[in-house]
Amino acid sequence: MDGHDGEKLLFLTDEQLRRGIEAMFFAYRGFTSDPDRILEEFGYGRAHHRALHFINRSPGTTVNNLLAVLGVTKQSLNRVLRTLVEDGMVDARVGQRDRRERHLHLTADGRSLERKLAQAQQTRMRAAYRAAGPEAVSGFRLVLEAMMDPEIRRHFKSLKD
Amino acid sequence: MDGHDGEKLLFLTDEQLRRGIEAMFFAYRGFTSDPDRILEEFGYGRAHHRALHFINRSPGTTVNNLLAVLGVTKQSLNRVLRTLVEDGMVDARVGQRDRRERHLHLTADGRSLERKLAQAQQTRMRAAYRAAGPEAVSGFRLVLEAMMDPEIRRHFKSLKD
DNA sequence: CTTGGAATGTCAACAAGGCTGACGTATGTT
DNA sequence: AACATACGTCAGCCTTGTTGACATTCCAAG
Repeated sequence: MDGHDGEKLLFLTDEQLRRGIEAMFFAYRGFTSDPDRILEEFGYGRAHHRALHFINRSPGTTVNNLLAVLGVTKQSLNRVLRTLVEDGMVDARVGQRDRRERHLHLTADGRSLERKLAQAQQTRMRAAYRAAGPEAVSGFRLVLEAMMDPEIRRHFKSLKD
Repeated sequence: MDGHDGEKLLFLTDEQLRRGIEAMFFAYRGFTSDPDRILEEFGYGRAHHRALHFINRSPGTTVNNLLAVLGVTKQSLNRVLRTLVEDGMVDARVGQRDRRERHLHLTADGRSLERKLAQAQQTRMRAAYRAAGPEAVSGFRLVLEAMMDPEIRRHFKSLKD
């Protein structure tokens, strides 16, 4: 029943799935292109953007938390984080309770850059949402969630809306 | 009217847009993770996957065509293409009409690897489509299309379904 | 109080895969 | 004959990922 029903509801040829895969590829390129242009002006890359985004999203987060979310090694993150701290975009405060931890916050400059990047990306996303319509948006979100690794999906869902 | 209607249909807070942005990031990571594992066994990277995908998609395509679709420099593509040809995954045939052109085809081995990669990715996408439901799928596709750069979107739509 | 382990930082080396710039070689086109 | 196009290639640079090794700091358990 399950298999048959699914086939009926969702008849997916190899070709259709390939189209979806290509769409993901092209859309992601569009999705990153606007912030990329801004980052270039600052001599930053996407890794910097991601750090800024998630620090803004969870102010006071620790390096280890950030590591888990970003899914990179501490050496890789550290390189990026160091430049951001040096450039006065990020503030790394020694933890009160546990002084080994560094709690990360955006500075005024960091917030300003993050907003600039977010707005560029949001502009494209808002336009896409509008063009596609409100029903498409919830479908879009549902499929994206279903495409995440389960562990990440749990993390994603646990974040405040 | 336009602005007001849009707002009514689609009330998008900064937070909601940020959620969409994060969803894109996490979903794309899931989306690439399965093929990544296979590629690693072959000593290949995502660049090889993309080349295999689009050569399979448009057999006989030229290097210049591929360059345009992938949006990279010829030096970057050449590095990847050379290893694929050396490894017997891709066949670069001199053009009949214009002998400056190289027409790219997958070999039997290339097709085999491409299928393996595609199936891994399709499995995840099919599961996501099923979990999200058929209406979600068309919404997903609509938003992705709307998120592409216009030039790419035209190209994308022009491809056979 | 000592010690183990966790959290963090840092150094070094390496690889993939982008980029630019320059140059060479066929091959077409005018 | 001259110019343009398609492709390859060499050299060098950058970002961002990796592993491995090691130091520091400091909480917490024994």
